[in-house]
Amino acid sequence: MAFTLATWNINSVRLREGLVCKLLQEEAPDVLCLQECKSPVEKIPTEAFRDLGYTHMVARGQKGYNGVAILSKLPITEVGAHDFADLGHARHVAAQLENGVTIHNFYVPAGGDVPDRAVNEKFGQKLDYLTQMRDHFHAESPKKAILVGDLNIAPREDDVWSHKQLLKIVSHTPIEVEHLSAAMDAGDWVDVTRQDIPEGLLYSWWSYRARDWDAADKGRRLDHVWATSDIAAAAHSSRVLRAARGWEQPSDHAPVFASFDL
DNA sequence: ATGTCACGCTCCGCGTGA
Repeated sequence: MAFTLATWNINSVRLREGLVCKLLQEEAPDVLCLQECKSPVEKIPTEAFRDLGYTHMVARGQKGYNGVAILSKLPITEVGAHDFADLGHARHVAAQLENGVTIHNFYVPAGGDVPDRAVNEKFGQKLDYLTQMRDHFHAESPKKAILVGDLNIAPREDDVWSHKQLLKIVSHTPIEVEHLSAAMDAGDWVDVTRQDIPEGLLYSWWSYRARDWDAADKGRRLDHVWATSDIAAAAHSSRVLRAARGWEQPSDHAPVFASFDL
């Protein structure tokens, strides 16, 4: 069975219902994982998505912040949600396809501005969240699984516009990269995007604050697609839909795609 | 380094989070 999957931090699914529909119509992934829905589950505009063939959804939501949803043309069943670091936030949901593949959709905490847990509680929460992800995957040993989402970390030097200038900026500090790598190793996860696109600068997020995000191109690769090593070789055709960052009233993130032949 | 967004709440701006 072959399928295509996309992950997109939408920064309000209600405000950008039209952009979600545009993506579904023009790109037609079988599965779309959304983060930062900023909506209770019952207020997600599912009808428009259903009309486009996305008749299945699993989601976790809360008012105003966070929130994750998996929209699918293929039948899915929910297989749980975790509240790592006990934040009381809707940052993860998991679904299973009929072929037995599990899809984890994550929105890892951003971590605040100061990369020091002694003075910034949010940074500590981000590190703790990643540590609990690591411990969970160490205990679970996931198989036939895909993990996507806004992980709020750009791990590689070529995942940011300036490695040197971002070393002390939250999202690219060595301690965050270490924590992310530990979670990755614990679940035997493979970075599918970088398996497909091993070389060169690659971003999925550009700040709203830039005068001209496209010209400045000061991006970061915060959005990821991983797969467990047993299915990673089935992945192909990874890409970032950079054009979506230029759509009208856009999200500050662009969708990231991968396809699997299983 | 603090430029832009989106949210909820209480009002029609402000604080918070990113």
